[in-house]
Amino acid sequence: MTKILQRNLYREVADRIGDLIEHGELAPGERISEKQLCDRFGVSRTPLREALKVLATEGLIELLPNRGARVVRLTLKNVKDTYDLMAALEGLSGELACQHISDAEIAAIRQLHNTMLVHYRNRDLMPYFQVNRQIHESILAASNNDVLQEMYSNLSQRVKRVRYSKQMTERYWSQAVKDHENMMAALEKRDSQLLGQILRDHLCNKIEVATLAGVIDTEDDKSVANS
Amino acid sequence: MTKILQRNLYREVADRIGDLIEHGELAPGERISEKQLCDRFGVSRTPLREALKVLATEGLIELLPNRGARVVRLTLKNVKDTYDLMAALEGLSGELACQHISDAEIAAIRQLHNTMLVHYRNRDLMPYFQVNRQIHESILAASNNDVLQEMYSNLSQRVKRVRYSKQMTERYWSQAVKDHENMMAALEKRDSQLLGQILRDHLCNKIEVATLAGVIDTEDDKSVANS
DNA sequence: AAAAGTAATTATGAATTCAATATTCCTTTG
DNA sequence: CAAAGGAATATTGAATTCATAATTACTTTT
Repeated sequence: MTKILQRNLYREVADRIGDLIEHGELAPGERISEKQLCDRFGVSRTPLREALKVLATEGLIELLPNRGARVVRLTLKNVKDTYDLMAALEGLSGELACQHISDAEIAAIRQLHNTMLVHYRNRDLMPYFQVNRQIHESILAASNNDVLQEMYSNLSQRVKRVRYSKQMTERYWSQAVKDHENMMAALEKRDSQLLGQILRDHLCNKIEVATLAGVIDTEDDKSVANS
Repeated sequence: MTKILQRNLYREVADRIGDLIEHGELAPGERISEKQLCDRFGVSRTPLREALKVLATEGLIELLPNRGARVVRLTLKNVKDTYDLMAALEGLSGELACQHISDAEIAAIRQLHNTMLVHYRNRDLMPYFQVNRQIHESILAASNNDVLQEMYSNLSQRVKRVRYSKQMTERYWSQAVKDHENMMAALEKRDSQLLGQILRDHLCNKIEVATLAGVIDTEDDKSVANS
């Protein structure tokens, strides 16, 4: 375990704890022990506690007065709510992108799109998802709206640990690719309204929610055995 | 000045500092002195610094390594970006509200709407804005999406200190009222798509941005004399 | 033996202390 | 007199210490 010795310690610690949560080393509902994390990162309680406060406002953990912190348990509703929001933000990013994007940026996205199609034809799931993500990120960047990007990235962070890409059925996959064909067309026409609509309806998110339905606990607030 | 002696001290302090920023007692770009605020609130630096970290992640202040914190200077672009985002969120809140709202809730909003019309006919600007806000908040609540409400409230907080309602021209005002008529109709038909569209396009926000064009500084990052 | 109450331990909340960085003010030099 | 350098001061970053609340373990009682 590499000790931390960087400045802006609290932010570094927060990111590291975020990673632990994302990778499941800190389980949902698990009690977070300050002392344990202090030892692990080699920092004192002051920056660690600052990190906990920040993570709480970012929605990754929750603070229980006088009883420490624990990892937020994602409920199905919570994830659904978050994805609805992300879809709306993607829609906005599409609208704005059409208004700001340069020919060169469109060309770059077209490149990514073509690459993605190759991965689709080869049924290479992971590369497909990676390029897919790059496309959405490019559109988000082209929106030229910093606040939007910040919010999206926060929401994305919250649900990262339950994002699955495995159980993609052939039917959903082909539909997603069709969506992307329409997206490219709308983008190249710079049809703001249309691209916004497509992205809002893009079923990518809905697939994931459907997939998750079986995975996440429906309970809201039961406490759980800790480490 | 009432001293603070409550539990969850950092959150209380953060709220209080937020109030100071909102009311302009801490000016945009102004350097925030830890010691000064500690004395003012009667707390030690530990909870105060936790509060600063939280306010930074909430976007109200920015942290400069080894150089303390200062109040975020809102640029016109920043406010525009935020309002674009808020419009998208309002649109989503409308869509979702149509899917979840009860007859009783619709009736309550209709009540508010009628009250608002009275204030409009009497040209009572402040009461008009207050009821107007209540209507939008009711729709947001009816969306039944906690994450959405949290995000919206954060964005709202960020731009609160520059929200003006004064320079409302007759022409814009009548248009806003027409928008609200259409909103009520869409809501009572539970026409999700339509209400979403209306709310996204509702020019309320755009008016405010236009109004602000002259008020906010265009400079991005110049430092400013401190207290 | 089970439950309740109490002491001991542990963890959290907040203040203080120590260290490092930045700022201010004064001196010195061209 | 202006500019540069350096000491003194003030401010921030982080660790430690102190206080208080919660948890655990143990004892006592029924």
